[in-house]
Amino acid sequence: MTDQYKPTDAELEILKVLWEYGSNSVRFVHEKLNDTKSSGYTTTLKFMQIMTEKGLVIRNTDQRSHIYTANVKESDIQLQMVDKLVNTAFKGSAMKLVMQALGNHKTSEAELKEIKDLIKKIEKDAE
Amino acid sequence: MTDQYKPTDAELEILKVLWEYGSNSVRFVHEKLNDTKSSGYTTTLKFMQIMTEKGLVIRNTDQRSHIYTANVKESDIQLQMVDKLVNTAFKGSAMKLVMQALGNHKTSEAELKEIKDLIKKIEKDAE
DNA sequence: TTGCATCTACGAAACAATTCGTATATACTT
DNA sequence: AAGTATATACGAATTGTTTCGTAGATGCAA
Repeated sequence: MTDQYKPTDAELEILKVLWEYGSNSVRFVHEKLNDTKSSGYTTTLKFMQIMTEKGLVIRNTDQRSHIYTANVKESDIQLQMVDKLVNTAFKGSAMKLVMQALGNHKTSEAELKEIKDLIKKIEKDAE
Repeated sequence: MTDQYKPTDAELEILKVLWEYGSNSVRFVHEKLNDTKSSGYTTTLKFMQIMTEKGLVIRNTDQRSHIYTANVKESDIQLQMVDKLVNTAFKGSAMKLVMQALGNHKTSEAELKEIKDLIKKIEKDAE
């Protein structure tokens, strides 16, 4: 994976549906999206066509209704977005971002434990 | 502070210069920016005029060369950006973002300690 | 087989962000 | 005072993103 294409906001919304529900038609994705926002069916279709050109998704055209599949991993996109945020807003310091996120969002006991475990793991790996 | 205006990428670059070096002229900001990217002087000028209208910066026009000052706090913008990322890419879970950031970026001993201290503080406050 | 629903394809409008050219004003140098 | 450098103002071109209208193909139901 050389340099992944960065999805736009609208493209990310579509990827999220495909990540969560797996391969699906334009119709399905469109209806999921319209739970929250509203725009026309051909708008969603157009995006998914564009995303196909860009390689963000691939599609199976055997049936009249094409079936789309995400062609990028959720964790890769997340990493890319975190990287960008770290570099643009946190001067390259992931730690500063972590502090900001931890300090300003409610974090449960269980979540804190999970983070502590991860830190332990990082420390162990560093030995 | 009700709902802060969200800076665009180019606007954020300018804010970063003002945050780091304090109040300054268009000329100064422009030259700092051109260390990394290159675009015309009037482009930077135009942005700073737009940002003045939006209230992202304020300016002192006493001198021929106007002096601009950031009118939003760095930490507020950071928080806003983290919030957006958490909600768009991490299903609202700040913890998932923290795990991603911690897991994929080199973090020094000292930084890990700082995070551990913050966790302790959060746990203490929760009691 | 006619008509209705639903699909893809695609051009282009609408909107937002970025970039620059040009006009005009002001200071500085000789 | 004239010429040069540098400032602001601002309209508009360019580019990127989002949205939709319309045309044409395909399946299905009466």
